[in-house]
Amino acid sequence: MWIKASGRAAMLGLKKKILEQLRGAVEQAQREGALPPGSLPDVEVERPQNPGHGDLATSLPLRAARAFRVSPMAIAEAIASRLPALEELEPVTVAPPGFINFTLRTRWLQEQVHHILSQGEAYGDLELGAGQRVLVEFVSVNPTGPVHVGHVRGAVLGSTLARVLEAAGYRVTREYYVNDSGSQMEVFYRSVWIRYQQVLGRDVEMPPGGYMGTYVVDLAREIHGERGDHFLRLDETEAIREIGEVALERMVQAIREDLGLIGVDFHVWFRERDLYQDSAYQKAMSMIRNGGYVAEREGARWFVSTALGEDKDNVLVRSSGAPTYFASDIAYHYDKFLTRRFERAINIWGADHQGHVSRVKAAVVALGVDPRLLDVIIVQMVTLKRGGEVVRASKRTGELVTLRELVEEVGRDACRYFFSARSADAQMEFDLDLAKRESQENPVYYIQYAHARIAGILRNAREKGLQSEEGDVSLLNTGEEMDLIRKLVLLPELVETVSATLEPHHLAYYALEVATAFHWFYDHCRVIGEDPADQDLVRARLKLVEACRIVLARTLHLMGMTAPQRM
RNA sequence: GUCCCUGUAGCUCAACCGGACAGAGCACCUGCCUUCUAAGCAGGUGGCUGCGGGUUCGAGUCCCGCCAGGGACGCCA
Repeated sequence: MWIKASGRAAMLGLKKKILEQLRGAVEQAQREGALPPGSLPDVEVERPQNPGHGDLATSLPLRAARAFRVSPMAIAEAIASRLPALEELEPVTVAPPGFINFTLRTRWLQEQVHHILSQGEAYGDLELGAGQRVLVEFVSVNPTGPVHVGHVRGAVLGSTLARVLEAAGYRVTREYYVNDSGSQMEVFYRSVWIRYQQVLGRDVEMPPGGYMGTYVVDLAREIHGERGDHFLRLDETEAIREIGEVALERMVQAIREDLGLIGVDFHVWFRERDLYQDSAYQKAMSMIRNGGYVAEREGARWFVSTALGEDKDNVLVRSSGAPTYFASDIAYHYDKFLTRRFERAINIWGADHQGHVSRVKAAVVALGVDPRLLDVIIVQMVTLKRGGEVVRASKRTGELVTLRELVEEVGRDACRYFFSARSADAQMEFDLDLAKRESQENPVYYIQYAHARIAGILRNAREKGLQSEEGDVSLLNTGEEMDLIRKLVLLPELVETVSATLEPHHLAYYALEVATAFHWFYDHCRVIGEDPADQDLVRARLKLVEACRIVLARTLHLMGMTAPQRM
């Protein structure tokens, strides 16, 4: 019955139930005069880091001591003695200086194996998001060059987050914002045009600040290979426009393919130009103008962000008449919230965009949207290392380590693992040698190896014609088995935590913990034994192993990694 | 100069809303393969959480001040 009440995630349901009972016990104690009247601090149930303190604990008595003017231990006793017994839990205990500890019953933990098996690949799914529509916008690299290592971090973070939010019950749209207009694109188009002419033997110079990367030369050669000298026959303005179009589409296509190499894909490739064609730009501008946030001065049009608490105003339209990218961004957010009516939006930006966060939020306010609906995650820089040496990227020449090169060198899974294992707001080092080394010092293989080992056991069982349907989970009672189950039941909470904090790096640590618990189990508990008398235990352990496989595979898939059948 | 992020074991990083002895991986030392994969397991060494104050029953976590590293402060994106 409690399983039904708690829905898909039994563990989460249990936590909620304990919270309610704690509140009830306090009220009862107050009615009975064991505790003084007064309101409670926030009641929380947390996971003690020391296993000796049980599976769950609350520090409520410590928090309430001041308000109640009663010693924490006395409060703990008063509450604990009034908590109704739960079939999921051992009797609660009180521990100094004032904790109440809860320990899961063996019987309940054993049943969780069935719970996981019944959920299958959906284990970990929640209804937290209640179908809310969320836009996750990430990568959005300017289509002036290929994706390089600096962008990969945001790509991995965004796609992992999107997967987790989906698991948590949100309706997620993954979107790439293509900056296909603006002055940088003009420079790019001109760069391609110059290279194209050079391919045809014309003596022309690259413009100052032009895109010097060799990929531009390659691009020009490709275009020449397909279109010949077609563009030379046009007048220059027209030539730049036309060849620019071709180059743009090719770059977008290349970016799409490169991101595909690490399992990153998008529902929508949103074109900046559409903001102007669909009049989102005009609507957004008139909206903030009507709000009194626009001023004309020094020949330009400004967004008066100081009126919204910003340090300074920002230009919307240059004196040349060209809108800034900031103006596009306002129109883009108008489109996100007011045209497409997303209920929530998450932007993932690089550290170099950090200064834009507050002004975009100000703009959102000016559009009449609650800024809390917009989360901006800033991912810090990546330092690339090779055997302790920093690999310097030269932006001048455009010679950066590209995503493609990275994947070719270290592989997709290692790449995703290392980028998703770090919290976004810490700068990180990516050691190519470590990521690529397929040895025991690489956590990627440690985790995948656990999955492959399980797959091996299940294969073995199948070959021997062993069935687990009749397995009796109550036979699972060694320390290794219980520790493993204790890890497995955490997945739904993990999905909850990640979607609440928007910090997917917890997944990597969890995967490592599950793998550790499994390897430990594997070394101590043989699943398929020789002794025919032990067939009951074999069937029970097959169930546990399959549950573990489900959890590992799900966690790996949430991280966008593969779960290999053999290694 | 102003704003943002970071500073935790030799290295790379965790630590959920402030909680119980600060945890992993790698590196280093010692053991374990006639049994489902040793890409594994067990044990050991390793810490003034950058420094100094403060708040709190309790601080790696919150506040103030320093120091150090990175980023941002354009009519660039």
